[in-house]
Amino acid sequence: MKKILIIEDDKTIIEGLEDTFSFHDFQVFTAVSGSEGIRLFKEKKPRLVILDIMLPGIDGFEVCKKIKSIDPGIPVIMLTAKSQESDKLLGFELGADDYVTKPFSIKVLVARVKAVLKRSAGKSLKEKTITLGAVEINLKSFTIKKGGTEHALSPKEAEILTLLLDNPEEVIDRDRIIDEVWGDEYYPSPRTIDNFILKLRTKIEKDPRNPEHILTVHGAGYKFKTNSS
Amino acid sequence: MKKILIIEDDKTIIEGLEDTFSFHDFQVFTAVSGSEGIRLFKEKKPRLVILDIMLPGIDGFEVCKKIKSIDPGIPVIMLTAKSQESDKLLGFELGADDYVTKPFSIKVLVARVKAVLKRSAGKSLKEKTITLGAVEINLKSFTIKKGGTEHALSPKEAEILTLLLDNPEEVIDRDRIIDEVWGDEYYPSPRTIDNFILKLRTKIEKDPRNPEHILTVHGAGYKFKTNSS
DNA sequence: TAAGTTTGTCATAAAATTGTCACCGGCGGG
DNA sequence: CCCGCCGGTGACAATTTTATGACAAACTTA
Repeated sequence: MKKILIIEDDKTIIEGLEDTFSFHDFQVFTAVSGSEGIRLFKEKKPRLVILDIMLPGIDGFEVCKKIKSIDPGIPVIMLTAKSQESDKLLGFELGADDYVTKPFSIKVLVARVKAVLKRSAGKSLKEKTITLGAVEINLKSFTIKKGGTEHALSPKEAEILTLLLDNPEEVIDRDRIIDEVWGDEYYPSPRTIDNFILKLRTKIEKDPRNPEHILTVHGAGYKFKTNSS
Repeated sequence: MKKILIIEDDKTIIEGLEDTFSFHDFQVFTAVSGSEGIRLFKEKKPRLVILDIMLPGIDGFEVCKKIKSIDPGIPVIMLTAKSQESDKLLGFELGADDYVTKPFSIKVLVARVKAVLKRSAGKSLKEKTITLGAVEINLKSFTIKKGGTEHALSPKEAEILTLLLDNPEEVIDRDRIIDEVWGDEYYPSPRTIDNFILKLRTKIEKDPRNPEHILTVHGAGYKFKTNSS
């Protein structure tokens, strides 16, 4: 579940956006001021920020600058009432990734968000197929080929696998998996995660009982190893 | 050299566009009225049309309709002074492929033109017939031959099938299907899509209950497989 | 090595998604 | 004007995925 943060002081707009983006399977956090926004940003670590320029207290440009200094890679979409080019330019200079002028159509905004996310995740693994010896992982087609047979991945399986693959050699603890795959308002039982790992192993590993790629780090989490050497 | 046709009554704009697109290696034809535009369209057979909505005589919408009736595949980009959603909607309904609001930046327009051309070039599948074992798909004539019998495709069926065919092996989720086939503005019920898939399957698959080509990826979308191995 | 945790595995329950079919309204052709 | 096709919906069944609990196995630590 993708997390996004909306910083906007108009409650009406917030409400509408919250509904819409929830509907489109985003987990939405909202802030009505710049400082709250920055706090939430640090706390929730969203994948994208929608940011109004006109804010009480710190203005949107400052917030953008601050956010970008925390994580330069995070996509930011600016909202503004003025359609003036100068603002737009300033926004882009400060690192905004896209720009939407009020009044905007919700549909357009959703489309932009998706586009920006896609762009920022562009070079991600989803484009490629990963080959590990006799195993071929293709996230784009939700598919794993092992030996001669092809296994299908379910959405959750794919998400977990993507997370592991995105951070090879790095230990990912359960909290992180839960946070990134389920979002932080849901707490599946610990067994749930084991089960997905189990299923992934039967699909990826030659000998699921002796995994070579999806390794358990007892007491800490799981880790993905690319070279089985 | 790609031919484009610009239909626009403002001479200043025409001049600017002509320069710019020439510079970008397009061969440009221009018309200052709808009827002249349609005549030139038939005569020059351009790859893309840039069309102002406000025209003396026949208005842009009519011209668009006419052009699309001559060649439904031709990309049309609409220009307008009004940024009103309603106009946009009408434009899209009549088959405009993109929409640019005056005053526009030339850069943006060029980018749009290239994007639209790229998109429509991808549809070159439409030229070919695809053969899958005993099944023959002909997007150009909206026709599928399975065994001895020939099935006709409805427009929507064809659009969905084209989308799948354009991205073989790739999982296309429902949102994407909706975006690309219905557009941003409309949300059909989930059942609607199932139904089209159902209809496509009865036309393509040998055993519609056990599809070999149009596969469901539960929770994620649909996927087209070419080789039924 | 034994106790205490953490993880693996399996069966099974719960939830979500998709398949299928019947049916409605609009539109164009005969 | 009637009929049939197309696009669209709703109800319900079928299927698949997700979640959980019980218990075995493995690991840590003392």
